[in-house]
Amino acid sequence: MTQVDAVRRFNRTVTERVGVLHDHYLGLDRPVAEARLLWEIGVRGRDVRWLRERLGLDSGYVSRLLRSLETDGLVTVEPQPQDRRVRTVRLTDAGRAEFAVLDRRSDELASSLLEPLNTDQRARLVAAMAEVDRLLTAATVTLDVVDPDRPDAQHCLRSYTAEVRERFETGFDPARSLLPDAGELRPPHGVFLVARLHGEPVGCAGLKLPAGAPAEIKRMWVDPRTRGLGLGRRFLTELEERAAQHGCDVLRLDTNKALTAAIGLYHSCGFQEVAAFNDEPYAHHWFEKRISTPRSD
Amino acid sequence: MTQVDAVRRFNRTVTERVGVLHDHYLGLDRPVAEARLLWEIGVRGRDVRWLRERLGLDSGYVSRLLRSLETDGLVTVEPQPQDRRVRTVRLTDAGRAEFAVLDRRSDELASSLLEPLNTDQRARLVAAMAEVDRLLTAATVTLDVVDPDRPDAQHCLRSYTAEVRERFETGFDPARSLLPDAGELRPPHGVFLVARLHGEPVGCAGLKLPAGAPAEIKRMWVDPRTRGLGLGRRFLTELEERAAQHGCDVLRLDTNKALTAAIGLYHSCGFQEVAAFNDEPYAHHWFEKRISTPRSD
DNA sequence: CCATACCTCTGACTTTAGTCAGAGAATTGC
DNA sequence: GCAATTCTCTGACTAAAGTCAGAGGTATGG
Repeated sequence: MTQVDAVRRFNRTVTERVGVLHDHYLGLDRPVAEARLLWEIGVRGRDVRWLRERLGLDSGYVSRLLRSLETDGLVTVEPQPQDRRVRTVRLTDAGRAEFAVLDRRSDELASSLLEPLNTDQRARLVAAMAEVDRLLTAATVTLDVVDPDRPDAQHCLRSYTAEVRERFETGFDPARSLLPDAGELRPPHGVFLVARLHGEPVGCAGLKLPAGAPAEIKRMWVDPRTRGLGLGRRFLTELEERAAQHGCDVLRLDTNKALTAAIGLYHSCGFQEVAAFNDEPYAHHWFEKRISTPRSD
Repeated sequence: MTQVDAVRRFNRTVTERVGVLHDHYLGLDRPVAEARLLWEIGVRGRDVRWLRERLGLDSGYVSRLLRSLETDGLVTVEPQPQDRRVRTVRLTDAGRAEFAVLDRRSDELASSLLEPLNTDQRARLVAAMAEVDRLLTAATVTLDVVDPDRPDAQHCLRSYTAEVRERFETGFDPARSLLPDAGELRPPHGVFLVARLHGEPVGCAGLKLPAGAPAEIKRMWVDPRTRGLGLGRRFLTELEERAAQHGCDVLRLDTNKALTAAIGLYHSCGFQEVAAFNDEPYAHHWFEKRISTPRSD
């Protein structure tokens, strides 16, 4: 059986067993579309555009669904203070009660899947589900080239700065570092990648492409919530390919000794530790990797 | 995170990533309901009632969908020769062509899930999916008490006979065995269980409950296609419970040396090999297990 | 051979789901 | 300050999904 066959088989079993039940459980008292919306609004509330985006629905349709939930007294819709074009939906007390019902049903569905199995089988099912969940999530992450000044990119860079400030023994002051302005990481002198999961930025990585010098990786960061999905490795592969396309045959980077997981990643991706090639004040280790220029076919 | 939380998380990721795409891919040219129907008819054809049952749809609705597929020249509907009330749906050549499109899309969906991952991740995803598939399938199997004369039960018993005839060194003649008539395995002197997957019988097990004597397991069989799902163990657990409820404190069984997997199962379920307690001509091993009467609370 | 049950179909519906083209407010870029 | 853009909403639709109550053949058990 090929990999594709195995995935197909999985799809079939799962859409039958989970998918159908899921909609069925969810939509007992009201149309599934409304229930799904209620579910996505959640206890913390959401912007209308977020809901539209997330569920992939027409704006008019969402508006109508919200109106229906509003007349049933389950939600309130109010303009967002910062930007009064955007409207925020929140559950009322009645809405929260209804949400609790959905929540309980979701539990019931989960239990009904486990119930016929014995202890050992349950443990194995849960472990396998966690693995599938992790890997499907990993496969859902997209990598896009983005201007470093865009809000998504800025969010990542701020998170990067905050994290290294916390973790470096000496703290971190971007102005003292060798790349004070991430703006250098835009074409033609560089590339900046942002990883997104369901539209939310969850990681970034920059590549400096100085003329006639080795390419250099800077400002790589992965959101703690998405670590363990192989995102770092994916960034490295992607940047290596772009550097190669640009005609570079060496890729290098420097890093701080506090970032042990990253150092392990560099080793396992084929980077070799080398002598310092710059005087970055925050660096303790310098790495280099020979890369092959892609053949044009 | 509890097991239920893990399952819920899985449900969410999977219905989002697989479920939605599945319907989307499937229903590009025609309504999903029609596409689903076409998909279920498959190259071999199906009875209308089977389709209705499987998809859980109203009989009038299915009829209408079939009419629509028929006017599009994709299927033919004809009475079944054995029972002319039942009608059988078959794909025409055009229908088969359309089916092939769905088939290709199903492949594409599977590929799109694997595509963003690296080799190692793909292998792990496929392995985890296979495990989830297996265990969800196992959880879908139902065990019902059935009269041994019912068609489902007879199907299983015939399969049992055919298999042991094949596997026993000496062949197998039911008339020479100690239980020539499975009819004894009905209340109040016994129980007969049939396991079903999507309504199809995939296994059976009988329990003799002689007054004042140990309960005895007979005629346990699992369809080769569903082996490895822990069905044998589930039968044993279920029958043990029923024997205990009946007030028995010993459960026993005999078996042939050719059935090595079964013998391993009995050992691992807490059965002890004992001296022959009957003169079943086809038995080489006799097993016994003390069971505890359930407390009434 | 007759009552009963079974299976599928038709007609007449309702409800959901979803689309499309603007209108009207609020914000942003120049 | 004005044009362009963004965001949400309404009206006016269409298509799909699904339900319900029979009608009319076909088998089955006595």
